[in-house]
Amino acid sequence: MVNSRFSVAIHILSLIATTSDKNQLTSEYIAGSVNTNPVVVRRMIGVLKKAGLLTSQTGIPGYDLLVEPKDLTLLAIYHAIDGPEQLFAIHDEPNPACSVGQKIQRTLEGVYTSVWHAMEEQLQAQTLQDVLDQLRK
Amino acid sequence: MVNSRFSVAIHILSLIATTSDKNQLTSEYIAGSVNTNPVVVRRMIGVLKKAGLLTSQTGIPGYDLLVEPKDLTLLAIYHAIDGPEQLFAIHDEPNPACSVGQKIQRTLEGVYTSVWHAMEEQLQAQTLQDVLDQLRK
DNA sequence: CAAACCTGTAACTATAATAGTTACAACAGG
DNA sequence: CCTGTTGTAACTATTATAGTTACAGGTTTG
Repeated sequence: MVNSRFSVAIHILSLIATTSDKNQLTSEYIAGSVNTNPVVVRRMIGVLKKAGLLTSQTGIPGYDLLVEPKDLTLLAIYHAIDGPEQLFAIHDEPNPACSVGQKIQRTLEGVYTSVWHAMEEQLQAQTLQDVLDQLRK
Repeated sequence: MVNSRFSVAIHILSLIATTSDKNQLTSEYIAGSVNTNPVVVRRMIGVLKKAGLLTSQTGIPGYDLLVEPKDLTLLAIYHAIDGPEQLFAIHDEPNPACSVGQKIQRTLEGVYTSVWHAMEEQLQAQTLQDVLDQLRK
């Protein structure tokens, strides 16, 4: 299983999108909702900021989305947090003297790429707005 | 990224399917092709054996597949090695007092399930025989 | 301007998953 | 009986992730 960074990023972005009171929207408040440490939140927000998804200012509470929720796909969020581009690792340096070892890496790459594309399609099809709609239900 | 156990399992099964000389097919030989330790190979083979994919006997070199490569889907192999049933972790215990924290887990489960199914379909569509064909090319 | 509060980061620690290694019991076959 | 093999347990090493402490620097407000 991949880490929970993706889940935390979506949680944070959902809070920013739905919280109107800026003074309430501190890293400590967000951490309280996510159930983690404020530094973990600020660290993650730093990543999302670098990716151009939101903005903030040192010393001033609150964050602003730079992309409309309906235009923000989950795939874009995934890329923002620099999630791994492959789901499965391929073992290093199989024996090139063996007919299987020689070609297994390229073969597995093909298999895993097809799996990866299927996953990308699903993430591309859903936006932050879809998540917000689910949360409101 | 998930671990390389899946890749190693496919590599091992490919070797068993294509190596006719049983006396050659020792855990040490397989380890040489995979580039790992013989114990890692025997450990993985133990898992595949428990799942009913192959058979072997203590003291006697060689392994036998119990399923025809054309009938062995990559998904079955994935299940055999007890791969994780979800790709992304969901953070623990978000704050139930917060409207987002209260529903985020269920919402993310829905998102991740759709991604998971897409992945399963891809793995179901490919068999060990497909891998063997790729290796032969 | 001083105190209180915030963001941004670096650095360290804790935990867990994975892989690699050593060791040895049990079995087979010459 | 000796050599080689499988099957496992137990330990170590490595790495990724998350959590924590500490502090620099900006903002706001009395």
